Amino acid sequence: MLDDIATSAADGSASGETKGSKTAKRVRAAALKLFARHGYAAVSMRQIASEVGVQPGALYNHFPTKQHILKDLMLQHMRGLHDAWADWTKQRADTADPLESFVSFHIGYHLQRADEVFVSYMELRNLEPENFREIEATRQSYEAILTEILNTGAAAGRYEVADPRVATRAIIAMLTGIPTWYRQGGSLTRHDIETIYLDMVRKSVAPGPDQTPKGAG
Amino acid sequence: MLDDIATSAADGSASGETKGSKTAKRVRAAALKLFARHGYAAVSMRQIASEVGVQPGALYNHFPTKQHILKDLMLQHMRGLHDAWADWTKQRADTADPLESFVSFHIGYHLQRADEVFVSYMELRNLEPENFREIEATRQSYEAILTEILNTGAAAGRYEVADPRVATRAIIAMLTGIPTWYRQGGSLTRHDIETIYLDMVRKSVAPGPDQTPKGAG
Amino acid sequence: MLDDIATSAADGSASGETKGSKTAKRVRAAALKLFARHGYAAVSMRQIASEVGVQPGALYNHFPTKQHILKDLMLQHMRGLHDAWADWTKQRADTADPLESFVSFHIGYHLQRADEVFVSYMELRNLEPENFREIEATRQSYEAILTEILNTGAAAGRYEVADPRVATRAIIAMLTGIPTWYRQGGSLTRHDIETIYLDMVRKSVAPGPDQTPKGAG
Amino acid sequence: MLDDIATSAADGSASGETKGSKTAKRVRAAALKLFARHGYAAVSMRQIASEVGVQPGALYNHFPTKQHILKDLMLQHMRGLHDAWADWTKQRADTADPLESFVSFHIGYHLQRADEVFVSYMELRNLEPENFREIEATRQSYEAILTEILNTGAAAGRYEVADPRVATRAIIAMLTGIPTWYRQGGSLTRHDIETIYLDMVRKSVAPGPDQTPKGAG
DNA sequence: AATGAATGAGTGTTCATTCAT
DNA sequence: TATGAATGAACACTCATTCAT
Repeated sequence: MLDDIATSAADGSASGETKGSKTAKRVRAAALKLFARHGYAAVSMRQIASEVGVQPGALYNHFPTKQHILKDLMLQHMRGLHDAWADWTKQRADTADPLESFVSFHIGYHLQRADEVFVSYMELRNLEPENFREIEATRQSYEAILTEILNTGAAAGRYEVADPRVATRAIIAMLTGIPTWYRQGGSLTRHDIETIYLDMVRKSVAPGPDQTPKGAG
Repeated sequence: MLDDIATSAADGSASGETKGSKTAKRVRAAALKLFARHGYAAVSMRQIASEVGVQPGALYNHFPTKQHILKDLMLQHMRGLHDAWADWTKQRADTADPLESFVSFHIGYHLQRADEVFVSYMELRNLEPENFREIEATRQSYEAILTEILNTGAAAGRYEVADPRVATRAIIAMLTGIPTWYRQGGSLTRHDIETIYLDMVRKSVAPGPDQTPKGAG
Repeated sequence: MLDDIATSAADGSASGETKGSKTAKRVRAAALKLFARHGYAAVSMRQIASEVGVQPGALYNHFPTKQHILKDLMLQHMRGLHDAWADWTKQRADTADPLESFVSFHIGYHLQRADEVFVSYMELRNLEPENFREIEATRQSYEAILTEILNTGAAAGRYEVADPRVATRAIIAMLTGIPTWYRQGGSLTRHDIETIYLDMVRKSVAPGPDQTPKGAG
Repeated sequence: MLDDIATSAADGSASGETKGSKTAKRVRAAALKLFARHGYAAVSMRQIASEVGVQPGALYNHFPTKQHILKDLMLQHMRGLHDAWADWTKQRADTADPLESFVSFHIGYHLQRADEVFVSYMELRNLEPENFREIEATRQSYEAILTEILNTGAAAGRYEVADPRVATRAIIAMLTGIPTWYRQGGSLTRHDIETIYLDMVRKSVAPGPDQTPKGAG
């Protein structure tokens, strides 16, 4: 269920759009790895160049500034996320519960992109204002998917949420935290993780049989 | 309920302090603010000094290195958290539900320390190994409080959690994310936030009426 | 006799050099001059850069640290000394007295390299331990040449020295002190210097006809 | 013969003149040791203060600047040298050979003051011009003693030196080099050293049986 | 005399970036 | 495209020195 989420965008060597030279790809890969481990501000162009196996000046044949590399990584991640969600919904249009579907998708996609996720959430403050606005817009439009699911479901009585936007943030925060501690090869498989979180999310927005008992509250 | 959490230790601008160096405190305050906004690596000692209104060299009368400032901030935050929890439980020993108590405390404490929380979660990777170990130990001992609550409650049939340590992480992530988006003066009061999250957390670990489902649950 | 000692390696401003970085050589020249005048510790990279006519950062394209510049200078000096001695002995294999030959060579070579000599003897303590060991080894192997000459000559009855290693140090100290006070254009020519010192050294290790009269001492 | 050279000036605790406070003496001792090991420019006031066991600011109660400490050390050394020479000649007015007497004295005095000697010869270039002139004058007046001995002895036919001032420098350099390599507890006693160097010096200025040679000498 | 805190300048080194080759 | 060398600004940190206490 998880494993059929596309990996294509990551290395980019397969798809039709070349997305820049071979070196540009290796720069992206090196920067992603280094930004994720040490943070954007703590990584120098020299380190990236060294990881790529090239002199610092060569990087500027592919990205005009360090900031462009960061923006490029985050934009590609957000676009990949949107595209993957579009694919996912296309392939399983009629799945029973849309919340379950979203959570499955989100966990699956994010567990395979720990570095991208980490960078995208940690380095927002290092984006220059204009870049921030652009990335933030795509991030919000992704979160809006979940908000819409919650809204629709709540209207239908399937879920009970006091504030769908707050609930969205709570759920996203919960799910996005996974890659910060989950390590492959531990006692829990990705499927275990998915099951546990799916259960918690589902219950967290479930119509309360006892809690906040509506009428008698 | 939220507002009675102590603020004294944080800014320390109060009266009873020894006499001499208020500067150290102002350095801590400036660094906290700047680290939270721009990140440890992106903040220079010059910026901190300038914010304090002092020459850069003067910082070194109070902290031997930049790294020491970071460690000091994080250690003080974690200790404050533990101490505040100890106070909290002392004052309300017999509260009905310990999970509810913990969540109330956590939200209340963290909403008043957005910067400390942000720095403590974002800058872990910028701690030198030995400092990291020290901070991480206190962080884990804090999370263990929640794990223990879940464990005990699950044994008593009050909660239903597949894996208390995973549930701990999920809940902590959810709650800790609040200060990243919550802004005072918005449409939601702190009390609203507390109510919403309390409800979601409670339900997320509630014995499942539907999940693991039906008759055989 | 003195003037035929090669000067080629020292300034290297000659023609046959590869092409690109003449800068490294100019850095060496500037550092040598400044270290000799003010001492390694008292000279800043900024001063060197300024003397070269370049920004401080540019120095690091040629030498990874200030310490490397010092080591490079000293190593090059010691190697040049060894090589020049090898050349010298090749060209005058059958000279009557080897002590005389050594002293002539030593004075001649050192008078042309006052700065190198000064730095090499003054800055030993500013070498990091590993560099010190390396330089010290070459220095000792140079002094061993003189010790061997004294040993052989003493065995043949040509000289009389109580302890050849102590005599070596005495002679080297005497000769090496010359560039600290000798200034070209004064009343003494290099040839005068050579004659005077040659005489003193020769006598200092001469078989004593009257002094320490052996049996009657 | 060596050991009766006065040690009084070094610690200064015995003699009538107090030469400043107890702390001032400890500052001098600390600075001497550190300057000798690492060089004036490489030693900070903080290091000296730390060695003394005091805060940096306290040093300025005893010496107005770092440069004053250096000058003080060198001046005291040179004065001690002159005074000790005066004592020495007073006590042994009629000794047979004045050159032998001078060499004995010089070796004996310098072997007991390795640090002072080292600093006095190495740090001349770190003296500010006026201080340099002052120290240099006393140094030259000390060397003049030897020059005078050589002059007188040459006139009497006891020695044969081409240029007494050059010979002075050669001899002083030879002797002054001793403390750079001599270590107590090695295979050679101070008496051995004295004997060896005395012999070499004596011969180096002896009327030449071979040099300036033969009949026409 | 000594401290603790500060200054203002300076340290060696690294930074993102540029550019002739 | 890539290199090697350079720039100009900045980095964390240290310096000698001052001064109120």
